[in-house]
Amino acid sequence: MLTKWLNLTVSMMSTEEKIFEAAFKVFQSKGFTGARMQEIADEAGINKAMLHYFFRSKEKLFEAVFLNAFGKLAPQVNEIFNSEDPLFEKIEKFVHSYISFVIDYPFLPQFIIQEMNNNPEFVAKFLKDEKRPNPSKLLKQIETEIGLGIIKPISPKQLLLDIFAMTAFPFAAQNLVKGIINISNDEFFQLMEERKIHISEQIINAIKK
Amino acid sequence: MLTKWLNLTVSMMSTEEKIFEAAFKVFQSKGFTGARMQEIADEAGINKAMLHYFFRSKEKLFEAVFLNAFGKLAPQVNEIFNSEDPLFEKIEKFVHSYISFVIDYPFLPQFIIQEMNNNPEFVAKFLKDEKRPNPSKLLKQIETEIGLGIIKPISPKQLLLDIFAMTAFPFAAQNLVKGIINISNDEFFQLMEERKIHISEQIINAIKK
DNA sequence: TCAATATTTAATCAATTTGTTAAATTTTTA
DNA sequence: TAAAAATTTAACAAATTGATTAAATATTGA
Repeated sequence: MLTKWLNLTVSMMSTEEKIFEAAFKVFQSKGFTGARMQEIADEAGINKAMLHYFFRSKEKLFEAVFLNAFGKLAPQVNEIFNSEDPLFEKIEKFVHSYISFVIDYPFLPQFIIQEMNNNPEFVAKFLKDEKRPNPSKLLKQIETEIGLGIIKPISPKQLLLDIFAMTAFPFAAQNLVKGIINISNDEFFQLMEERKIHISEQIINAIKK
Repeated sequence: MLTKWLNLTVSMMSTEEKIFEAAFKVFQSKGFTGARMQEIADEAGINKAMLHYFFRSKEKLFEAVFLNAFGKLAPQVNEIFNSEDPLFEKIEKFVHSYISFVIDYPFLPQFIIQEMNNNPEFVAKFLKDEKRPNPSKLLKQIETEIGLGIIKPISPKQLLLDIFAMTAFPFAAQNLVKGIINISNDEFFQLMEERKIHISEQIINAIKK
């Protein structure tokens, strides 16, 4: 987004950009059904009619925001998953890159998961997209490395789930986590920083021979 | 709930029970803002006015459903966390019990996490409840077992997060998971069955000395 | 410049949705 | 049994909310 590049202030953004960023913010915290067009307009500091002028409808605006959000994550996941690196290195790179990214967009995981569950018709739409996360190469690699005796026999899908779960869950369940283990926002992000190393260690310890 | 005890059919449930179960169902799949009072009434097979007759408002109805949902999970988590079992046994019991339970209520984790994020004011309300998940004893136990040389040095909070993440994430992100690793609903539940053993193995392998 | 085009606003519409009410029906109980 | 209480219904009120419109203002290009 242009504003990220040039660090522009709100006043220099185009109205369309202001709407988009406001919508991103509101949709993330309220979800599609919870979000209000008026709140997005207020957040953007413009008249509500502008939302429809630029994006036609709430659905269209949401779609733009959601696909953009998902499009931020998927490519870098794929780049790592489809590289020629050995498995352990891929795990380290994925965890590090995912957590670094999501620390900047802390509500993105929950947003994606939530809308994925509430609007299942949406799922189909971009699972066809070639940018979608595609773990098939990684799954084969896991089998190969088992065959080579590098790692213990293990279900590749379970391992993939482990990796996603360990990295994404704390962000997705952010408020629950903070409440249950009783930590502040700062402590949470400190914990997530540490987690970049922790997760790789845990998983590699568990599967290495 | 009475219907669980006696396995009664819908027609034998009291109206209040019918409403409650219908609300549980609709709130889970649509979330608070997405749920419609009319849809709950239809699902329960009663007149919409009954919802207000028994529960006054959508908020009250939701609160009843949400606290009940959370109340299903928390006590058994606490029972395991606060027992006198050694750590490895606790991990095995927790994972097994949590997954078994959640297989019967597959949308409960996503529901709780979602409403926790969307209605933060709700969080406070039952984090005071003595029934809330309280991991303090478990956290101390982890430190103790590290001191005794049973497990490797590790951050207790990270380990706790690992356990929650590995068990809860696949359910919370159900539709995303199914889409990305490309499996059917049946295959998903098969995978979750296998996961009861897999998770304990992974975690224990990672931390045992 | 000035006409054409794009942007913006305020007011309002139309549909949806939560909530109410008064009357009818059923159930309870004295 | 019959009065009292609880339950249920249909109709409607009130509020919310996504969307439209027509007019005003600003911008652009010939």
